[in-house]
Amino acid sequence: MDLSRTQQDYIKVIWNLSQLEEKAKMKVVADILLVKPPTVLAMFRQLSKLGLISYDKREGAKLTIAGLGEAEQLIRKHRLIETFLRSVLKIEEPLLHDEAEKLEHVISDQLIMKIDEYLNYPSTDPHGSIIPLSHVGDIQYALHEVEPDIPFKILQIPMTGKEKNYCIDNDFLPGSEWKIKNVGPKNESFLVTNSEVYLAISDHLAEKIKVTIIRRYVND
Amino acid sequence: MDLSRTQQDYIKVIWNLSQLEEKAKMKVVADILLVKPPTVLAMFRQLSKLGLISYDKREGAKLTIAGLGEAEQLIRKHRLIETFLRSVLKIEEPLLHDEAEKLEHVISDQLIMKIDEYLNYPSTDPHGSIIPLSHVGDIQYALHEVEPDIPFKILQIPMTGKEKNYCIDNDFLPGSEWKIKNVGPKNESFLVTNSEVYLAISDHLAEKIKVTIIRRYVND
DNA sequence: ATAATTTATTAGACTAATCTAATTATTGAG
DNA sequence: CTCAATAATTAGATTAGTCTAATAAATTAT
Repeated sequence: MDLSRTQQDYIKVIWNLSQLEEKAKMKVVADILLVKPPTVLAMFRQLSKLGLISYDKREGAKLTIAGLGEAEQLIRKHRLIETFLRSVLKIEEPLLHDEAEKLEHVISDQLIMKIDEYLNYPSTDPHGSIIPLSHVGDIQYALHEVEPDIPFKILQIPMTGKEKNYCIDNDFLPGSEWKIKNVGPKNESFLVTNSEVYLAISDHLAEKIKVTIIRRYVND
Repeated sequence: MDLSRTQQDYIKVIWNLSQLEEKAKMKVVADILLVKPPTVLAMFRQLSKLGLISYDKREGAKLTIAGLGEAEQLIRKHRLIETFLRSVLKIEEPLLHDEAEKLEHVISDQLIMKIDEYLNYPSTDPHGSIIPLSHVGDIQYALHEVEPDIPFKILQIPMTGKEKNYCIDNDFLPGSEWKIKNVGPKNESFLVTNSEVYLAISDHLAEKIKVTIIRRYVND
């Protein structure tokens, strides 16, 4: 998804608040981004329409799985950039954070890959925070090709037809993680689970679902 | 001066065309920036108001001395960034140019100084083009403190009062380069020249004009 | 439980950068 | 020189992100 700089800023603030276990209420977000509440409301609605957050007056804004994916890519960029600026140029706070904040919006996936490579794929940033993994460039499989019990992350589902609601209702969506528990006779169906629910996926649908095998951190 | 990203883009295009000895006509600029002529016209007017360009239908847009100063700072950033990305990350064209193009708009003067330092103050970029010097952080003098025959660059003139037109008419403006030719009796006036014209500046005014001594390239 | 305070929402407006469609100027080819 | 082609300009509209002022809803303190 291609988000504007502003949209990215809101996604990041909501993510940051969620890390602090704080609700992303309008006033809070408005104060952080130095804008007024009506502005935040407009953006919350925009992001809801894009399926990146859900918003409720009481609960504040919450990232959906898709929104979380976007946030993680931004955080990944931010932390890699900080790591890079620190290790090469010895930049210190607060400049370090401020520059990363601006750079993360303009540095391409391609350049981030080079930086990641240069740094030898660090797992933490200068503050010790974990750098989320990228799924850009990961090997993609169709769901039916994955072995049972191997955890995978959904990258893409053809969201057409009657299966759509079934998928949405069960959070079987891009960004979410599942594994195959059982393969039906003649490979005609796949029983998958996210450790909360079990779903049966037809071979027909399974062939169209793009998935990536989850690389996990060593200490997982 | 704090220019928007878009304003910076226009300034750079006009600068680039001037390097190619081409007139920055509206259609040309529109084609380069992938916008329509009315958009360019609007921006030309805006930049004229800011004193960064002069625009004439026949001649196209031309950078003023102030505009040239802005352009040079942008070019400086661009070329330092390219040098840095090339030397550290071994980035190649066309990625090199594209990333520099985006980064130059967001990287602060402070970070650019660090990059310059890291690279040991290079004078050319990976394509062999000269990297313009910065005047950020240069030692500032008041005009009356400068020794005769030492070339200096004007950084700031208090543009109030009746001297204003005198300065403008004679291109005695921020960004332009001059030297003191003669000091009047009792230091009450200074005869300055830019090798085109001679101007007399009162001690009164001279005290308020901020100036920096020009560091020149070694091969100057 | 009610009033006071705080937060959320609506309605309407602004700015920067862009567009299209129509008009006016300039250039250049015969 | 005149007309056709090209370029510049005007007028008016659009979009994203923001604002203020007014109103409605929710929370908190008494």
